[in-house]
Amino acid sequence: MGAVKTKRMPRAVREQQMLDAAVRTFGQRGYMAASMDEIAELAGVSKPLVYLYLNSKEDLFTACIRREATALVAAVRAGVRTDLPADRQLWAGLRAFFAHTAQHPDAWSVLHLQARTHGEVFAAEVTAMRDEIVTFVTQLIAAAAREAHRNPDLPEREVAGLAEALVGAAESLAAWANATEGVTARQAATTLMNFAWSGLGDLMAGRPWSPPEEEPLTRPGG
Amino acid sequence: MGAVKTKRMPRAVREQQMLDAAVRTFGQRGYMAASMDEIAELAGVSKPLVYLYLNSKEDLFTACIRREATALVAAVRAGVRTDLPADRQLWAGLRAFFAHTAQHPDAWSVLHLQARTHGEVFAAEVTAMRDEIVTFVTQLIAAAAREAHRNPDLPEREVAGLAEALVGAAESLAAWANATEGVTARQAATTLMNFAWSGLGDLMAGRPWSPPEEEPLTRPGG
Amino acid sequence: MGAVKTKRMPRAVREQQMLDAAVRTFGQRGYMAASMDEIAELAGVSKPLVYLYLNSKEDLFTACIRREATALVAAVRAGVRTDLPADRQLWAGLRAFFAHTAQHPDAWSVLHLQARTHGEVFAAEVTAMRDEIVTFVTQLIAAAAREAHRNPDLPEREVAGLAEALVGAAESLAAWANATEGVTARQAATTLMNFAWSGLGDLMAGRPWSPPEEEPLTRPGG
Amino acid sequence: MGAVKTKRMPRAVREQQMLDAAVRTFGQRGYMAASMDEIAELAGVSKPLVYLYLNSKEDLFTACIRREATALVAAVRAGVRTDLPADRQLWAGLRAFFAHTAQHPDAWSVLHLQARTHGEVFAAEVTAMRDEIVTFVTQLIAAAAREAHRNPDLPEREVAGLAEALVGAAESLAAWANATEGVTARQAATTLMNFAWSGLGDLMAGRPWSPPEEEPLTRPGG
DNA sequence: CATGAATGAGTTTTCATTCAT
DNA sequence: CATGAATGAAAACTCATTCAT
Repeated sequence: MGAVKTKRMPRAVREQQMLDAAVRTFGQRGYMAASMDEIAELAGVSKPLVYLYLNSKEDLFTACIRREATALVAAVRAGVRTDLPADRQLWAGLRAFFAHTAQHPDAWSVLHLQARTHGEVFAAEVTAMRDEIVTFVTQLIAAAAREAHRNPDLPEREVAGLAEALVGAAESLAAWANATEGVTARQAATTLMNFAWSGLGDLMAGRPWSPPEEEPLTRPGG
Repeated sequence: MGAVKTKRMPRAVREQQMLDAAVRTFGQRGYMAASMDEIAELAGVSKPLVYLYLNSKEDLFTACIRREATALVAAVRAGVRTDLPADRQLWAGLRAFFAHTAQHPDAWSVLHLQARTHGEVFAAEVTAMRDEIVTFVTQLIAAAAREAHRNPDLPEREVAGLAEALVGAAESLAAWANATEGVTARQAATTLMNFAWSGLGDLMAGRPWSPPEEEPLTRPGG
Repeated sequence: MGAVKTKRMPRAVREQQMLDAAVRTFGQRGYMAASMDEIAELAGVSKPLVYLYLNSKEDLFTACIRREATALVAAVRAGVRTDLPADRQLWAGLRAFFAHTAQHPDAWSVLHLQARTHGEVFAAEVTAMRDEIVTFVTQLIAAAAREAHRNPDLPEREVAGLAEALVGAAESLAAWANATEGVTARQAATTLMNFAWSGLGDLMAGRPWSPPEEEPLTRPGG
Repeated sequence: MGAVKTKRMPRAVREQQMLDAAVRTFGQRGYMAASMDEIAELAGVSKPLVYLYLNSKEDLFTACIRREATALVAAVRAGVRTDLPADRQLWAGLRAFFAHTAQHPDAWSVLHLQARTHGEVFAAEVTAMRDEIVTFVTQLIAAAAREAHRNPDLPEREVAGLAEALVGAAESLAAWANATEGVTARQAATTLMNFAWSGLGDLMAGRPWSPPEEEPLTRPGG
């Protein structure tokens, strides 16, 4: 009886709505400039409810970081098939990475900019995810070195540095692709593959890395 | 250890002290979390004096960005000798870059993180500097391509993307080197040269780029 | 004697309490010397609540001016019966005016002094109200002139000047009556009627204007 | 020897320059909004000198009030010839008053608005001057009453009220004349004489007060 | 559950005022 | 005298956070 005004939604759903609103607000305004008022309003709920579910601004931000970090890693993982050769795996991972960051710019802003800029606690949160990716790339490089039978024992730290450089370049290109009119995720991935795999030296000598035949990023039903 | 309470300094000196304190505070706390109170105290002056000389928090931050951007570009420029071949120039520039960022971590935090995260006005300020560096690298790559006589007309956007990737990788490695125990500026530069010049493919094949004979970064009497 | 710390009042009520406190503080300290802290304390609420409801010091002041201007005009209107001859109407209006200003000295200070002294925006707010009264008086004078059949076409500007003088004299007398021990609203009104209607010349000649039979300013049940 | 930069001016002269600047600034910005910095700059001296000569902002403001009050009273006195009949004296006084306020709007703002709006101390200062004028007018009215042989003993308080009303009307008209395009001091004086001397009743009946033959306000040669 | 009412603690900013040279 | 250097104190305003209903 009486008009149903607020839909009673299950807690999990409400929480996701709040996180959606928070990611958007944090991504656009920045962590400190984002106000809990604005987030609550954008989520369509009252402020005390946000506190009831998410505890505090810090916790809310942490929750955002975790959700988006998990999503990004999942997207990259989903794009990679571990039975392929190393360069193919890298190519697939990069395509997935650029596609995801292009489709979720606010999330990317949260992970890449905001989380790194507002306290070690948050930075550590992203670092955890980033390390996962760096580790993946590190293994990829090490595997490739073994496959090549030529350079089986690159020093570990050297490999770590290379992975770091590669991931850093990818992150930077993601921002560049988002900001530059007409640069697609695929182009960004190609550029980076060329750069990373062939190196400037080979490029200068006219030996670019060439992308494989087109294959869809996400398969139907998959 | 705190600032010695020196009184009655000429304005120019006091301003530098304030900028020192501001860079440190902004770099560590972040732009928004840094309070003018803290900056003034660290500078060893009263808040009104900070306002008298630097006008506002925004202006103070802008002044920090400008000073540190100028210093960084100057450091890189000073490290490069334009009469060398492209890879040597790049190598020198990278060494200077990593050395400077390692010696001024707060300044690097201000330029790389804080300025990019708190408003387009500030971001534009760094972008101006970054563009200078990207342009420099772009010209370097184009020059190298011409020298190689093989790939004289890489598409312009492609070159821009490569430069972007290289600079992004460098920025990322700077943070990594700062954070990783025992990684020197020289090592970071070497890793990046390998990665960028030879590429992973060549590295795998046992064809790394090899740094030239040691030469001091800053020469005595220079 | 201080405000009873009543909690959880509906917004409309709290707003009136805040306006009460603000009028009193602005009236006594002046616009600039009045601090939001003091107003909030006098209202028995915290400062943030004042800002939540009234937005800013300027908006708060404007709200005060509007409320008190409306109240004053309403009081004067309520005292006038438009079916009486001009001098009777004027007499009634003056009595209502002096009665109201005597009962609300802080409000009168806000309207007469503070609002005129702190920016054109505020001044315009009072001017709107004052113009209403001046217009009313102007019409009264014009009507009286027509009734008298003798001076039907006093130049418009002349009439405006006369109305201005009359209103100015009234405003001035209000302050005088408030400040002078033992001067009632009725006496002030009588003095001004004598002055304005008969003029000094007639007064000197022993021809004062005589007030009508006593009639209550506000009728019981009204 | 050496360039003469600052003219050594006698203290009295410097003080007047400061007061000039202060009156202008206080008159235009208002007491609180006027900053000592601005006043010092407008006066062309350093701030400490202002403090050396005038002690504090309050003292400076008081000095302004005193100087301008004295000047206004002197101007009115200079315009009146005590050997004339009462209405002629009044007429002369009003003309002098309107002329002075029109020529010194900032001073008038200080006396009429600012001084009354920022604390009893300042208000008292103007009140002293105002009382002088009110007393003068009171005596004029009393004298006129005696001259008329008809109403020799108007009650003292009544006369005080009339004087108050007259002065209040004059003050109000001064502001009106300053603000209204094309209203001269002379017209303002005429309007007020009509209003005050003949009264609305007489005016309605076509019996205005008529100004005497033109006579210059300030005679050549002083 | 959901919310309107309420606040403690802090922020940037400004100003009158004073020394030391 | 004259001034550049310097500050204590307070102002307006904001925000994350919590009750009482």
